[in-house]
Formats: sequence, structure tokens, C-alpha cells
Amino acid sequence: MTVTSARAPRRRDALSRQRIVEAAIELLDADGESGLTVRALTSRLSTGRGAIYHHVAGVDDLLAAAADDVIRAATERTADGTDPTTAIRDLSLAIFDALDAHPWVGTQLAREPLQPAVLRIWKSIAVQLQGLGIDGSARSDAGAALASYIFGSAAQFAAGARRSSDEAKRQNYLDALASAWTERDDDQVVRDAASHLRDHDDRKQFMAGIDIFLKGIT
Amino acid sequence: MTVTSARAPRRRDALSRQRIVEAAIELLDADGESGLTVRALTSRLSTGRGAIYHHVAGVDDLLAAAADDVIRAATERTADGTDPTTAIRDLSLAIFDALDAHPWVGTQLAREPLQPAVLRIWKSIAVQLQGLGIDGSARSDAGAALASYIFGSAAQFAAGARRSSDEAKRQNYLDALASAWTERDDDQVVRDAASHLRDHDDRKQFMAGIDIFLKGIT
DNA sequence: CTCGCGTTGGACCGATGGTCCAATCTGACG
DNA sequence: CGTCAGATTGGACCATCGGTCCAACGCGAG
Repeated sequence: MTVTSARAPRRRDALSRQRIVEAAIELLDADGESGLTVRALTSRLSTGRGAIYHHVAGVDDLLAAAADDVIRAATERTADGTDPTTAIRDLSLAIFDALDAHPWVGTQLAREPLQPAVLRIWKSIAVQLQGLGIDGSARSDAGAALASYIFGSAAQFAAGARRSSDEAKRQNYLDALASAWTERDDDQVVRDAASHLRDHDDRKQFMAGIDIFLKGIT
Repeated sequence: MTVTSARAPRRRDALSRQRIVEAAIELLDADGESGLTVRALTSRLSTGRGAIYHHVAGVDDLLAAAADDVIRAATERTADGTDPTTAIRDLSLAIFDALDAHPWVGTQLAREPLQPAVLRIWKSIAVQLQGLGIDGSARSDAGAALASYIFGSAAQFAAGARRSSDEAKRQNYLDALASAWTERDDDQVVRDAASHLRDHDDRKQFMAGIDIFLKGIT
């Protein structure tokens, strides 16, 4: 038997799925994936756990919804009217920047193909490929390839961005990565790759990949 | 105060990092990522938690080591002597098959660029690109692109393979995915993609992507 | 005014990863 | 052959997590 004395008064500003998703994004941006816990949410929204589960299926659902929010914002920015190739490059850049600002999205995208954020990216790409006159299974192959490339890059860059709040830390991270690699395998090829790692630019490299792809489908 | 009565006798067959990694792979293959818990390991190896932490830094370390084990086996199979293009295709296929057999590796690869398995893949690609006469930053761009594509595909296909122990389940999954997509966004482009989803072949699609990249590189 | 039902708060449960330390064994050395 | 220090092992312990459950609450329809 539990004696509940003086229960806290009911909140006046109604909870909603959207409010919860926004709070989740703030938590994720602040502390990364591990920062999103139902407990942290209850504290930030000053409510109880039941209230949250009433609006949201669980943590996985919430992560997917948060990622979708970010990706929606990124893909909506794309201007139409431009030619498909530039549109694809713009779209890719917009996604890259969104992932750079919210590193946890990268990891999340690579985890579950059923989620809305993935569909959103898929569709934006497919529309442009259609504009390029690519159809049938060629379109689905090209779309899948481009999407996979974006997801893979996302996950890799995310790990870097997570650690690079400022430029000095970023350099430290790249140096550590480079020496970890050469230390583990001191091959000429590895040393070569490591040396390029030190002064490489994620954004440029990402776009170089997009261009390779675009060249491959035309 | 703890009264320890009749402690279990010490094991005769020594524990080792390798033995633990092997047990971890078995657990992962059987129950997926969530199946790998320190407790499950202690039970399977009939030991205590301390013994495991003595050989292994933690669950993350173990996951990375397990993935490296699988990737090592896959990349070692690659025959040399063939021309770089076929070598890249062979290598990609070997990795794909390994991921198909151990779906959890796909998710793991997309999570952390410092891990040995990633370096291994990177290096195998870089060696072949060198053979193609690609050097300098072009090589690092191409290598990064190809590796990212592989990681992204890995994660996406992994989610499918996880659910497709047999062909019927696999079809169910694809159907569910297709209708989830069209239900959420009934656009012509989406319907089109969904229809190709139903009878698509992961392996073929993956190789189609590799070929697009190869074409873009040369 | 009242009363049903959509909300809400929080106690509770089982499980996890990691730490810690005492008990145990092994092999080197006297 | 004895002994003892260091490597190895077992498991109690802790904080924390996701998810379930239910009693209390109050808004709005009647």
C-alpha cells in the first residue's frame, strides 16, 4: 500500500508528441545518444514517465521521430527548378550539414531502414533521378547506392563530429585516429591514407564521393 | 559482511581474449546485438564477470573485436594477382557475404571509425586503388567513398537480413517495408520504389552500386 | 452539477554494464 | 620441497536504464 501524500498538481501546458520530440532533440544535441533517456526527459519536461509513454511508444520511436524532424528540415530546404544534378548536390550538402549539426542522426540513420527519415532521403533522391531520366531498376539501383553512400558517410563523419566541438579537439581526434591506424598497421598504404587524414576536409571529401557517383550514373 | 561458502573450483581451461571473442560471436549470431551481454557470456563460459573484464575492456571493445574477427576472415579470402577491378568486386562480395551471415557486423561497422575492422576494409580498398594507379587525394577520396558505400549498405542490408532467417520471412519483411512506405507517402516515385523493393535482390543491388562507383572512378 | 474518460505522476520490476575485492591458483625462486 | 608474489577468477554490489501498471486528477460533454 502506497500512501501518496500531496500529489504534484497537474500541468497546465499540455504535453504533446511534438513537444516531447523537441525536448529529445535538445537532449541529443547536448549529450549525444546516451543523453536521451526517458528519465532525463521527465526531468526536462517536469513530468512523470507514464505521461511520456502515453504520447510516445518508447525510446526507439522517439529517436526515429527526432531524426525525421531533422531530416525533414534539411530536405525541405532544397529548391526545385534547378537541374537534377545540382539538386542532388544541394540535397546532399543540406543533409551533410544537418548531420554535422546533429551527429546522433548519422548513427540513427544507419540503424533502421523502416524509419521515416530514411524514406524521406530515399524519396528526395528518387525524384531527382527521375528528373535525370533514369527509370526502372536502374533508378532503384542508383538510388539505393546514393542513399547507402550518404548513410555510410553519415555514420563515419558523425563519429568525428561528435568529438569536434572546436577545431583543436578535432585536430586532436584526427591525429589520434591517424596514429592509431599507423600503429596498428605500418604499411605504406596505411601511412599514406593516414597522412591524408590529418588535413582532410569532411565536407569536401563527402562531395567528392557524390561527384564520383554522379559521374558513374551518367 | 558476506559469507562465501564453498566457492566454485577454479576453471582448468584458461580463459583468453580469443575464447571470449569467439563466444561473443556465437551469442551475436544467435540473438543479435541485444544477445551480447556480459551476463550471457559468463553463463556460456561458466565463469564470473570479473574474469571477463580482466581480458576485455567492456562490451564495446568486445563488439569491435568480434567484428574485426569476421572482417578479417572475409578480407583474407581475397586472392591477389587478379586485376584491381575484379579484386575490388571480389572483396566487396566477400564483405557482403560476411555481413549477410553476421548481420550485427553491419550495424557495428557504421558506429565507430576508430575500430580495427574499419581500418581493415579501408586498407584492402586502398591497396587495390593503388593498383589502379590512383594516388594522392584522389585515392583517399575514392577510398572513402567506396568504404562509406559499403558501410551504408551494410547497415541497411543488415536490418533486412536480421529478419530474414528464411525466405518466407524475408518476403514478409519486404512486403511490410513496401506497404509501410507507400502508406506513409503515396507518391508515384515512392510507389515505384516500393514495387522494385518487393522483388529486388540485395546482393545484385549491392554490386550494382559497386559498379557505379567503379565507373565513376575511372 | 456530475461523472466518464483522456491525461498524468510516480512506484515498481527485471535487466544491464561496470567496479571492487577476497579467494584461488601458478610458476618462479630460494 | 616449501613459499610467496603476482596473475587470474568468481561473484556481490551499485547506479541506471526501459518499460509496465495503476491510482489520482481534471476537462468537457451531458
